[in-house]
Amino acid sequence: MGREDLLKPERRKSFHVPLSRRALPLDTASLAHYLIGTILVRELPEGIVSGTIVETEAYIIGDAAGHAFRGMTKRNRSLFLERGHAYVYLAYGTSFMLNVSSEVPGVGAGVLIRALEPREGIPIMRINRGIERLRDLARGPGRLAAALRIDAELDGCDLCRRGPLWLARGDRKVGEIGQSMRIGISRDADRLLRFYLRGSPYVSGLRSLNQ
DNA sequence: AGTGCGATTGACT
DNA sequence: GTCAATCGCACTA
Repeated sequence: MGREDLLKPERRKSFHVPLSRRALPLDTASLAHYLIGTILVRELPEGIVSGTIVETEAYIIGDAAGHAFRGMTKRNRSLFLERGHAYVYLAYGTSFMLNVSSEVPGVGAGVLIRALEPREGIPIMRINRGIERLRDLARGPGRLAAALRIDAELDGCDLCRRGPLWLARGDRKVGEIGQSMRIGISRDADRLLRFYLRGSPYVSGLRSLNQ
């Protein structure tokens, strides 16, 4: 390790600590709350891209709005993996969405990652997104997937181990976490299963849902 | 085989 | 504020 690395710990790959699977709450809604303030790390050939998770949604067991509601299919099988695995799917034929599987093996449920506060690799994110504005780089589930170049190839990967995509412990105090209805769904829409960092400009959704 | 509909986004009136 | 893009899946026949 060079002197540069010692002086700038944030540039070291080893700076971030993967989340321990044992530490992940076993309940989907609890996991959605827990993930606020943790760090999503993407390893690309050009370098590390990462962001602090500021918004999530829980799709709990038996949820009529969840993709696992009608049982396992080719697309949603990753939702049934042990908690801490990636479920990536294409929404509207245009945007990839990243979920974290959330229950015991064989039970389908997950947490949708909806927004990040950009952290490392911001120039790479700007190229991936084709825009400049920092606030919009990863504000929205499809946008964050594009910023981190997340696609179906990452479906099923273990997010509790270093690799192409993984989750790391947050290193700052997490602010107040708000709760609201989930965005963009019709069934079971009234349940308060969306979690967000109150006051963060990097959170998506209507202003009325962010108070 | 055909139809309808999304856990969205970006462009446009 | 409206709306099209574009694809996988559920559902019907």
